[in-house]
Amino acid sequence: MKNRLKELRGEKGWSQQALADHLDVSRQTINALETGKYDPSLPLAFKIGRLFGQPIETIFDDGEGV
Amino acid sequence: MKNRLKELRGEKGWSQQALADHLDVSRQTINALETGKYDPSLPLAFKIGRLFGQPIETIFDDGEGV
DNA sequence: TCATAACGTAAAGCACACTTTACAAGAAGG
DNA sequence: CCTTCTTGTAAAGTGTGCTTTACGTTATGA
Repeated sequence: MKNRLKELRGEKGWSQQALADHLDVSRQTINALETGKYDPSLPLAFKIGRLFGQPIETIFDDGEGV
Repeated sequence: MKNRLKELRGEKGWSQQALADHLDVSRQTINALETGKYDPSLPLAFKIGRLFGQPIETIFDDGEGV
């Protein structure tokens, strides 16, 4: 699943650690999400959507775009 | 995390097994989601949103409604 | 040159997401 | 009564999501 985390983080001028702090997760989790190692849990996806003020669907893309 | 799965399934007149078939998961997974045993993965949440034609946020509610 | 910040990555460990098989019980109809 | 459908639940097994600790690299600046 692709995502725009790195891009959105860049717009805020935040480091991975800063974003991790805002989301209450570890820096390694942010890095793993940005580098596509795995997808976030649904609760974490909700937090991310709220933090950036966007629907989950505009941040994450699972490719089934028919 | 609360969800409206049972309600939406009811509108379609589907059994848990029928919904499971539409989503390519086991009936037990549907039952676990409806009875709140755990939350779906993000990819499954995307599938559910597409199946019912709604954003993930209108089907699932993680309570941080501030 | 030395220190610090930022990023990528790895390993070990715990909890969760999902599977298959299986059993019990209520509803509905023959 | 008997069967069938539907739902709830359990146990064991596999893979994922996230953690902590830790190391190597690159860039920056005093």
